[in-house]
Amino acid sequence: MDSSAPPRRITIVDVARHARVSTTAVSKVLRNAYGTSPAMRAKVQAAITELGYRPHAGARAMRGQTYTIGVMLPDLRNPFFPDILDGLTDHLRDTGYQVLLGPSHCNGEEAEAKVTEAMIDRGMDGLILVAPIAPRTHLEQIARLVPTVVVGRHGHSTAYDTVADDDTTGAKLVVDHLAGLGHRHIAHIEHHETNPTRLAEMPNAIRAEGYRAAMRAHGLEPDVVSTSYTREGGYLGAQQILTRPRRPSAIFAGADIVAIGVLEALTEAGLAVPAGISVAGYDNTNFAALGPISLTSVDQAGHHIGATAARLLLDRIADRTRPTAQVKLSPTLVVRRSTAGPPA
Amino acid sequence: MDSSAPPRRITIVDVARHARVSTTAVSKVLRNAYGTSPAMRAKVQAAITELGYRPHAGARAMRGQTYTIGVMLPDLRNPFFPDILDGLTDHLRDTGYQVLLGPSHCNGEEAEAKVTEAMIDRGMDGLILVAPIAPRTHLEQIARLVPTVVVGRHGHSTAYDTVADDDTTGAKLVVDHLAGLGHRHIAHIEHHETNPTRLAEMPNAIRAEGYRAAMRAHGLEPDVVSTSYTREGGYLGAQQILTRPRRPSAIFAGADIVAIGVLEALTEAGLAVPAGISVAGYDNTNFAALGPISLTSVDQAGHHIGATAARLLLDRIADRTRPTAQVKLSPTLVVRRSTAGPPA
DNA sequence: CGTGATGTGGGTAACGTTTTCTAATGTTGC
DNA sequence: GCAACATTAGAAAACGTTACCCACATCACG
Repeated sequence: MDSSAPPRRITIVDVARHARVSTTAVSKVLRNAYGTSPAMRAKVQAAITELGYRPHAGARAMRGQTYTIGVMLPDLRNPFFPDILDGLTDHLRDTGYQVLLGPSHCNGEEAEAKVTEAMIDRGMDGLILVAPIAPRTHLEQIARLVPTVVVGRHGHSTAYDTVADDDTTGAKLVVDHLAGLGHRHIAHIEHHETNPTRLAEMPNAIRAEGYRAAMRAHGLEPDVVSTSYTREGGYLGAQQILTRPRRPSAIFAGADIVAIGVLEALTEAGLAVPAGISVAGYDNTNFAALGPISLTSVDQAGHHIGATAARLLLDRIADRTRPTAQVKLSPTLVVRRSTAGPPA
Repeated sequence: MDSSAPPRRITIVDVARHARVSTTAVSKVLRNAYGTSPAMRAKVQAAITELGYRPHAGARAMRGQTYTIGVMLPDLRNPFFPDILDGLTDHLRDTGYQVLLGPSHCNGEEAEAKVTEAMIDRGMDGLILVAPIAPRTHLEQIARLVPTVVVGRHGHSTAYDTVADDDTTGAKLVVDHLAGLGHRHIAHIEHHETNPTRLAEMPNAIRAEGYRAAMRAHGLEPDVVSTSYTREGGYLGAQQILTRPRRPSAIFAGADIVAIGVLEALTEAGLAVPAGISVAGYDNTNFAALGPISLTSVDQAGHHIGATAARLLLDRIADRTRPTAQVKLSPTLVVRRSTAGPPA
């Protein structure tokens, strides 16, 4: 019945014939290229809408641009990333660029490489890599092939632009807040890292270092537990902290998702928050604001980060020789009900 | 210094020359096509790895497949969707297909259409649409152009396969649980829907209908409040319920995110959960398990849904004339601390 | 009235694959 | 020993678009 063969796609040739111009002319109109009169533009535009023509991205990929931007996200479960994505898409809304996401899924370096390769193979015009774990040389290699912006990773490169939160300041904000409330023993849960490059460039490592520096500035002794930036990491980290001979009066989790795991472990252990122990997170993800949770957290302005990344990428696509930029954005502390003075 | 022009891409011609065969031969080896001797396969494979060749997806899109599957997700913030995605990618891991995500971002029908069009324009071999809101005719139109699986939406089509949770059963599970605890007056908060097609196909409408049926089966009178599947919807819905002359002893929220809003309103009203009133949700999103929330909820087995969708899509890509399948998966109830017997 | 400069439009060759189609080999069946 | 058939390999024509030319007007300037 309805098993009619799919209709042949409308091509630029159909449009050209319908508008009685050359395919070159249509192509020029499509790309706002030089050499078209207003009259011709109107004719072509009319033909395009009348026929419902849409350019074939595959064919475009062979000669020019695909008007596609690839975004690599490491972990869809971390609610911070949608904030970045919102900023990105808001900024790219009316630019004619389409955003496609590559899920790397915490499967490590290999999965990440596969996704970036897939994006390059598909002729994407630009790449935004969020918190990539690949070695720096690999990132520079990618950036030489296609305009690239790296988000959420520190370190200067001449090949790609970067946008990151000032994690040192962020960690200091939390420590200052807790110390100001009277806490003397503040533990920190970090994402375990041994690779030397990443130790210098990844946000988790910078946050841990910022925490240590801030603690020492207050004359306090750092107490770091290494797990991972996941809910399980928070759960296990908190359990480990609870076995300490002297229990900390506050826990600074390196990410909100970690804080969630911490809260679970504390509830299980029968500890009230903040009466028995204070908890702070990082990222100010949307569930931090939820009534029953009400987590004190560091806000990274994810939306702003995403918008900045989009802007830098468009600039780089326009001019690949422009010197690279390193944008660092200042975080702010959002105090909620999960932090209070230490128990008497 | 490092400003060397990006090296020309390795093409199938390079591989052919290096292996001293024709480009046709290389293409055949790449696609496991008929007409290649083992000796030739070996030669070509060697040349491919030696040169580090990767096929150009754009060029492939012009003649054959792109080995890309597009997934449309409506809302990255709903923690239910990553579960589906995991199931998908697990199933597609070693098939040679690459998954790319299109963010539709709750921007409604128009944004959704833009994303699906973009995926079709990029020559994707198959589409997985998660909880699409487009009218049914539009979905069928898409499915005629490219193999498509629709996830999380009921309704039978001859053009696309569907995978969905049995929402009728899910709602019944909740009502049975609450009635079993002794509740007689159970209110339900639904996502308001007037569009007739969606009333018949969208999960929210089916859940509400399932609730009504289950209530009647227990000899109880349904009590439905229509707002939306958002936190605000839950908050407002609960406020509305609290003004009832006879206050319900339990609230069944159509989604976990709604239950969060309900909990906020109840906390404000000074009602204890579950001592004063019971609350149940739907989706078993990861924050339902959080200690401070501990929400009784219906689990949809997202991973299984995703894997099933992937399987159906691969089957359909292999044979587009195969009759369509409608898979319905059974949900389970996860009882937590937000539900208990009614107050005495 | 020549001479450039400028604006406007089109012809054509790529781009990197896959898909016929054809030719040249064996290989079988009688 | 010869037709019929399988197997293997390659040549060449698409696929839809853009980049690079070139051709033709028109116009300003001396």
